[in-house]
Amino acid sequence: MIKARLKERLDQCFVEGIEKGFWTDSAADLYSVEEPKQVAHGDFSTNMAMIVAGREKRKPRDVAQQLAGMLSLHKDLVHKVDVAGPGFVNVFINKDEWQKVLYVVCELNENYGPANVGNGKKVLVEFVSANPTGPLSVGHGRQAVLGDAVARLLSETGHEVTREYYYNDAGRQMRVLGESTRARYLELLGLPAEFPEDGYQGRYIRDIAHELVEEKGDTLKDAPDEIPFKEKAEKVIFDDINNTLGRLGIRFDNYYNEHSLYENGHVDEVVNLLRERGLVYDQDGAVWFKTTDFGHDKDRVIIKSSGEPTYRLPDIAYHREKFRRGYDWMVDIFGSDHIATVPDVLAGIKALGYNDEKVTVVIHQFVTLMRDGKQVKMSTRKATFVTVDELLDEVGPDVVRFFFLMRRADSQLEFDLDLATKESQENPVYYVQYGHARLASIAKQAEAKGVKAGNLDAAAVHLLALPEEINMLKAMASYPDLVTNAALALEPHRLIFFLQDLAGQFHSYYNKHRVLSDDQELSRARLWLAEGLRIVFRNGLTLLGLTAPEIM
RNA sequence: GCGCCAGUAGCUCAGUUGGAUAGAGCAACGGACUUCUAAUCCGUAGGUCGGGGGUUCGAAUCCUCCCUGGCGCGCCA
Repeated sequence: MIKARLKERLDQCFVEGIEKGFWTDSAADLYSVEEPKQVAHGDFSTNMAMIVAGREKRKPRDVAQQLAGMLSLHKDLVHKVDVAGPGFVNVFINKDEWQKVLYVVCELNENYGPANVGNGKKVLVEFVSANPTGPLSVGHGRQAVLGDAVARLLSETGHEVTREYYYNDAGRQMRVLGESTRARYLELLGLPAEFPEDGYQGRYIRDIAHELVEEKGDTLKDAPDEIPFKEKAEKVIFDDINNTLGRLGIRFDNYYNEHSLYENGHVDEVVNLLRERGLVYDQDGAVWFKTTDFGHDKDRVIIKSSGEPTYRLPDIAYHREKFRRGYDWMVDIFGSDHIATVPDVLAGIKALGYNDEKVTVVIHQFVTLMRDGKQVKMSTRKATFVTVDELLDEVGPDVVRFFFLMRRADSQLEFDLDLATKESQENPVYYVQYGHARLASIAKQAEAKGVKAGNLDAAAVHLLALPEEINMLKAMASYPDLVTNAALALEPHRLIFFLQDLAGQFHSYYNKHRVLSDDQELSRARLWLAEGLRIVFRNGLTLLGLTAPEIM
């Protein structure tokens, strides 16, 4: 908020400079306000002088002097202005501006957070979208948590968010699932069974078969097809997936069945529309989509010669429906193994006359699981995968969520089970949560001692003048912008890093200075600071779906 | 062979979209509990930002060419 205010003043100075004939408007909108890494460089700095100088062939430091002269007159906000380096103008903000941040935080309390940049924009966030062929594995876990955090961030910034899970219970995968279950069922009955070559070998299939035996006895042994087995397996597995998601605190608003796109004729419509536009042709008995018209290296089959569509066609139809359902922004969270589908879907959307810029695809890289210092190789078909449920059993939802959010989606995520399962101080999630718990504890301690914080007033706030205190206030001040930017960039990890940093500042402060002391006025002031910090920790943690414990 | 993503301290990773002397955690070493919670803190050490070239006032960040790893490149999803 202070940064925005400074930017306004800077804009004023820029205009003033034009009026005074210092420079022209050639640098308009090109300069920026930054937060320097070094304290000596002030609270903020601007590169305006260098931009102006570059465009008008002048000496940057001369321009900087002119700017500094004007900016330093804004004494209500600015304490000091320096010209430094190649032409930076460094700005030191009045200390009490930082102190006043505490009013805002404490007053807004749970509402202290990002701006309403969404303005009611309707956003569809699609994620997980795993077909019900098995329990959620670690890879799905990352996607589930990432998608949920993105949805939470968007929601918090004033977007109207729908969380959607897209699935297909009619394809070949599901047939194999049914056949795998049937084979296990027959085995349990002691009957000859042929397990499909590419069947699902996980233990859960046996468990489902076992349930079937208990419920139906041997009445299904002569079933004409795998359908009753498929249906049972699908139901059990979907329940299991939803249970896992529930444990992670994730709820979907909508489950979208691919099959409905056929029933409603949307798939056929898409083919017809593309055909009308001459973007589809028949060859070798198959129907092809002319993706080369969109710059791709080759055309793609959308209906096989068998008459069955490939996955691309319903995917395109599905995204068309997203547009037709009136969403302003569609966010897809995909694993990197689905990257090939993205250009095809976008081409399809464009071909149908929709603006593909309204679709943002977040591709997350894979999770590498480390156990006993070695990488665990995983495969859904074979029994060699670690489920999200197993992780949750071992470390609980907070650690799972935190670990999955610690990294940029772009980078591969190493999930160290040895570390995550260790309930020790090495776990960064405890570090942050402990900060909150300590703050809560201070409040309780104050109450027990009869120390009253009283009203938050100027007298109290001015006592918060230590560099550590000002720095924490600065961090608190930057929280709303940070969350806003994290939301718009779809990057929850920024908030994780913010919280870790703030926790570091606070723990350090805690060890050096006492909140509650013999000095009543100072205690009062610091109690308010503690309250502000607690609010920011709590808001940040809950925004990411993490708990903010009072006691640890 | 082609496309996407990555390569930053011993390890795992940030780096505000081009800013000033590149940061954190873990691991290592040495310290701090009669005090609001030691799940904490303080100190030390650690770097050719994969490599070469280019763009400009200025590059970890942008363009280009190589190297390495991951994921794809199907009438599988």
